[in-house]
Amino acid sequence: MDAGTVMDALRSGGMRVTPQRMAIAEYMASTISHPSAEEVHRAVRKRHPMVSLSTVYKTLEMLRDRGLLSEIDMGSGSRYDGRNTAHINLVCVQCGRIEDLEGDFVGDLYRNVRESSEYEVDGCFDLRGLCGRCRTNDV
Amino acid sequence: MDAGTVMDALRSGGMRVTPQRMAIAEYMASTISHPSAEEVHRAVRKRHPMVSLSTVYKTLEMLRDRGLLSEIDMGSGSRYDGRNTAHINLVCVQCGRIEDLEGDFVGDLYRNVRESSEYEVDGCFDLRGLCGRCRTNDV
DNA sequence: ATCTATGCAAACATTTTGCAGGCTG
DNA sequence: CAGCCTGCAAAATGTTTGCATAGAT
Repeated sequence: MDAGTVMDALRSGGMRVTPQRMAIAEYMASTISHPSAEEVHRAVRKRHPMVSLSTVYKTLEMLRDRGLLSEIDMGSGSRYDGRNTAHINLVCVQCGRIEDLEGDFVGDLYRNVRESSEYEVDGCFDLRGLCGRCRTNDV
Repeated sequence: MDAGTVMDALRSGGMRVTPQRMAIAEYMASTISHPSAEEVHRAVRKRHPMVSLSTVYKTLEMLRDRGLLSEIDMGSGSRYDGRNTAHINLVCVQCGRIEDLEGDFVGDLYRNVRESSEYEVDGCFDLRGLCGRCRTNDV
């Protein structure tokens, strides 16, 4: 995800480009983590104190609806993913960590899903389980 | 998902078998839909009026933690899936419908994920998109 | 100048929690 | 008959909404 590209996409979609939106897009482009709305808010506020949580929610929703990022629904609360390449999100049900998984098979996966259903799929696959760390420390 | 099997699993795990738990397990075994906690509560109450929503939540969580069902996180609220075979949940972001997708490739998918990550994955894949109906009526 | 986007606070929906009492094993 | 499970109500959480104002085009 590139912040400039996002802004261009907004402009050409008739949306307004505001400092708040730029700040949020820049942050989402800069991180490889999968932050919650609250985390986005905290991070963005460091440089731009005048951004409200409400605006963070509205902006993230807007970016998601335009396909510029995807939303990962956790047990409670969502996490946001600025990546736009096909991948799988491995969600640890214990510690909440989210890890990206790529591989040749992921592209095939999307193809298979499109061929065998009526759905127009986008975003990324979510799969829950136990991460390596929790698996070791725990069981 | 078979209610008897679930009860056996509980017993052998040191959990108590109560009428409430049986009712919930029976309902989850009987439906092919992906109900919310509220829907489970409503359905179970028809035959067993003495089941509280709180208990439904606690029981569904417990069954999920023991791998007897899986939880699908939607934008707001979760949905529960009594199936325990490998499959993909196609979630329509517009109408909320959830459709199961099976196919030869799904088994390979789990294998690929296990081989290329440290995660111990269970449950099912979630993938969001637009279902055929919403795609037609809408765009 | 227009009209969208913002920020605040209150509303909202869903889920979780604390506790007294009931029931399973 | 010990202690887990239940039901109730209240709290907590995360998200959305309404509205007046600021600000982008």
